[in-house]
Amino acid sequence: MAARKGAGVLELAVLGLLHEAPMHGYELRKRLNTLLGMFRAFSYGSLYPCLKLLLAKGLIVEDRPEDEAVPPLPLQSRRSKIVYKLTADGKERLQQLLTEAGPAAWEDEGFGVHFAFFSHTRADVRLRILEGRRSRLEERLDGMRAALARTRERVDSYTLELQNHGLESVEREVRWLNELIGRESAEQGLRAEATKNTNQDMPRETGR
Amino acid sequence: MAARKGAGVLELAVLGLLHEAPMHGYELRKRLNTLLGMFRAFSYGSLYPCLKLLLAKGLIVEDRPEDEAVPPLPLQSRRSKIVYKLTADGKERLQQLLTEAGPAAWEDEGFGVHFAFFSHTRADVRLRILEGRRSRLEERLDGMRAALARTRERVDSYTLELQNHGLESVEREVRWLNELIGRESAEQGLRAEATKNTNQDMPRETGR
DNA sequence: GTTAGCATGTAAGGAGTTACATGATTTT
DNA sequence: AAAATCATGTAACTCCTTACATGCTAAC
Repeated sequence: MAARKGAGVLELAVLGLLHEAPMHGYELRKRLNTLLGMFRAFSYGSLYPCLKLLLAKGLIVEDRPEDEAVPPLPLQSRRSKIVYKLTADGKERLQQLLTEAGPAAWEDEGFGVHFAFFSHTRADVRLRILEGRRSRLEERLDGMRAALARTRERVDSYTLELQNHGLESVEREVRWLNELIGRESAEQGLRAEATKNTNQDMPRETGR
Repeated sequence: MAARKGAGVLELAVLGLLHEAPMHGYELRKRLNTLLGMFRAFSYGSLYPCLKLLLAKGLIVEDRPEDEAVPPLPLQSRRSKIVYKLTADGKERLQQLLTEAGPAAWEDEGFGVHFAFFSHTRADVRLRILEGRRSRLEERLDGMRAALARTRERVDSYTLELQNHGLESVEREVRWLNELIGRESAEQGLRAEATKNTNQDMPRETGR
């Protein structure tokens, strides 16, 4: 029972991209795959059904440039390119997705997409997602180090090489996160300083 | 139309692990997830059906310790733990999977598993898989660098940060591959040197 | 003797891919 | 006018997950 239905990474990615600018499917797919180049690559076979769904949910609509109330050519379907844009509901939904700082936001699949749209994400949520991911990776590090220790005894040099490389990759990502968290905290600190006199509480509860 | 049916990453991983030692499902799954810790984590819901399939294909069999021709207890099913081991067909199939140096072996999903069992893989196949993966990643690098250049103009600092981190990760993996390829080539060179007088041709064709 | 963890399985379904089918627009 | 590429879409399928259902074995 996730949020409603069919909420994969795609929904967020599409809403996020459309928030920046209206676009048609084909273009959307390319932007998607360069944006997330390293993690995932989507095909039309998943993108178009997703657009259909978002349309049905009323989160996006066709963006016809207004002046086409009556199509000039008689009965021509006249439709290549279908440009979509976010509706008010769509923007709301995007904001909702961006505000949920749960596993979906820091597991491998979701993290990249969430991060890509961090500039539309509340500062405190950003920080919690980064920390969530870090602790997720640190858990994994424990397991990997244990595995490595066991492997070292059975000396399979390739397995060892693989696990070692994996370990270093994850360690590297943790260092990256540390740096980001450092920067974010500093900003948060400054902001807290600035609003201290208004005595505005930090949000105490997550919406789920 | 892949090789026969249901040939995911799991089949290779299971055959590979069982080749090292007979095991039951539960144990198999743990070994699987520590071996591949960084890439994937399988659940029982995929492992057991896979074992069933492999059993049906005759690639594995139950490994009862011989002395149990007649079960001592009357009608007790007496079965916790079902230990599986490879059959001759299973070993052949494993060898076949390990020898195919195609996309399945160097795309993200498959590479880790193939690499993990490199010690059972022919030296020339190893080299071709490593090179295959490297050129795959280099293609990706081109796309990513182009994307980065475009992003730099639109200044979204988080997107930029993400793409930059992704780029560096991939560059790092390429350097790793370069090192491995260097080592492998050196060994290949030595081996070629050693068998030079026998004039044994390098294999000219791929099995596909 | 009851909780905790080992062990095996199945049914339903989610998320995405491949391959196909088709048409419009641009380039050569 | 042919070829390339832009653009939209669907059907079938794959691989895997979640949630469930069940029983054994060890520890407390």
